[in-house]
Amino acid sequence: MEDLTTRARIRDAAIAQFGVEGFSASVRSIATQAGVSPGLVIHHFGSKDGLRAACDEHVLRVIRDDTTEAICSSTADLFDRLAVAEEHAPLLAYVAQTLLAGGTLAVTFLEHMVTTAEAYLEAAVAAGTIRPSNDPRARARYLVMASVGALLLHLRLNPPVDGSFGTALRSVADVTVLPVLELYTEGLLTSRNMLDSYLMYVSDSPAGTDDHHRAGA
Amino acid sequence: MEDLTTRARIRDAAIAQFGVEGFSASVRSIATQAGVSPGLVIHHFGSKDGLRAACDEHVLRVIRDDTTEAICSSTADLFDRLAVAEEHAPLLAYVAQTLLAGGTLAVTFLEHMVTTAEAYLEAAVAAGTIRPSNDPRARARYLVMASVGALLLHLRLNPPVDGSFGTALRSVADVTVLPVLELYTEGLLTSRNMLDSYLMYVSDSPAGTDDHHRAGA
DNA sequence: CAGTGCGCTAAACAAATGTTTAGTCTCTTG
DNA sequence: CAAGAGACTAAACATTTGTTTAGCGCACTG
Repeated sequence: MEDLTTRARIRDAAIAQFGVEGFSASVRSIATQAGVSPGLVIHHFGSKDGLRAACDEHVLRVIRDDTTEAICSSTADLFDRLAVAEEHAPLLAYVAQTLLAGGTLAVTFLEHMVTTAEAYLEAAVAAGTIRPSNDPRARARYLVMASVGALLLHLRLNPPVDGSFGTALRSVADVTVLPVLELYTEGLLTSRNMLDSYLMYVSDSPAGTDDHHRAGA
Repeated sequence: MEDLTTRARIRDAAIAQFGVEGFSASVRSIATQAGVSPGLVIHHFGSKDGLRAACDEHVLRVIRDDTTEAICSSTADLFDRLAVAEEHAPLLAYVAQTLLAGGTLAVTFLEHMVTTAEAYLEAAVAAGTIRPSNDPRARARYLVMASVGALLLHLRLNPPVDGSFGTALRSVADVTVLPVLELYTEGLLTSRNMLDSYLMYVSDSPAGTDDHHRAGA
């Protein structure tokens, strides 16, 4: 399992180190964890930024290739199946750091999740299991942002003490499933007043910068 | 407006700088922005950590004292009134960084918001405007985590380019209001199957570590 | 076999960091 | 006025950072 190229070993060490320490992790700590000299990592990747770019690329590739695809769609939805990916723990930790740091990979990844979620929701609406929306794209975006945001916040406030990313995810799911299910099936409000008056408002107003909001039938 | 103690000026500069650059902002940059020498900031606060502690304390005090109290409760709920606090923009940016960094202030602040939200929800349930929950505390926690998480994520991915925190908040609200209102009034799912079966499941199971989940009437 | 390239290390380097030191200026206080 | 205290600065210090340099050892190649 450990007969990788030295370059790949450095990359994996970097992903792991970036995942737990954030992107301020030093080249030296990465080199140490990979069992090489600091000079070598820069010899292979040109610079620390080059190393990070290689990590981004690799993470993105793995996620796209692998059946990890499933993770994305389920994350946007429920957290249940997330714990499946215990094996990819370092990758997920890296992605979490990326999202918190907000780089190019972050928007790429989130946009991908939004699109996936939108397609999933559209299919579910067609199948009749999910209610339609006045702005499916905005709904998909919000659901992804809220789910991922809540997950990241939770992980930040309750960091995986024992180092196990999987158990941390599971504990998040434990506290989250019930409220999410309640909210998704019953909503929160008892009357339609706020929604209806808002829909009236946006349909009347000359619409500011965007034309997303359209009061449907 | 600018006739503050030098110490206070340094503190405010630090809050501003930490807010935009994160906590990796250098003592020198803070000193420059405050118009003093690097040595002075450490003369006043002992160390960079001391400075950060002073910032935490000050931010927390301002938020508790001020009528900014209102912000907390509304954040947990809708984003509308958030834009009111344009004046407190540096404070809010600092809080955002704190939450993203996950320190003591972060849990204090979030816990406070959860408690406030729980009380608000309970009152609304009593008033009949919000549906009851099987686990009010967990619901309040999730709503806060999701709202704040979505907000932080959005700000991270669409950083305030023109430097105006307020317009950034408003743009977040624009994209968020409709999905939130839809979700809160109609929910997402068309059937109660998932929720009901989950409630059955947790009421049957011997209950793992906690006894939060209780299938009510 | 000579040589050339490459993986790799040890050491040095330059820049930036938090912090310390020594000293200056100013203001209060005896 | 003398003395001391504290705000404040300029400069140095130690450490850590990313990166460079010089060189070693081994493989492959002519």
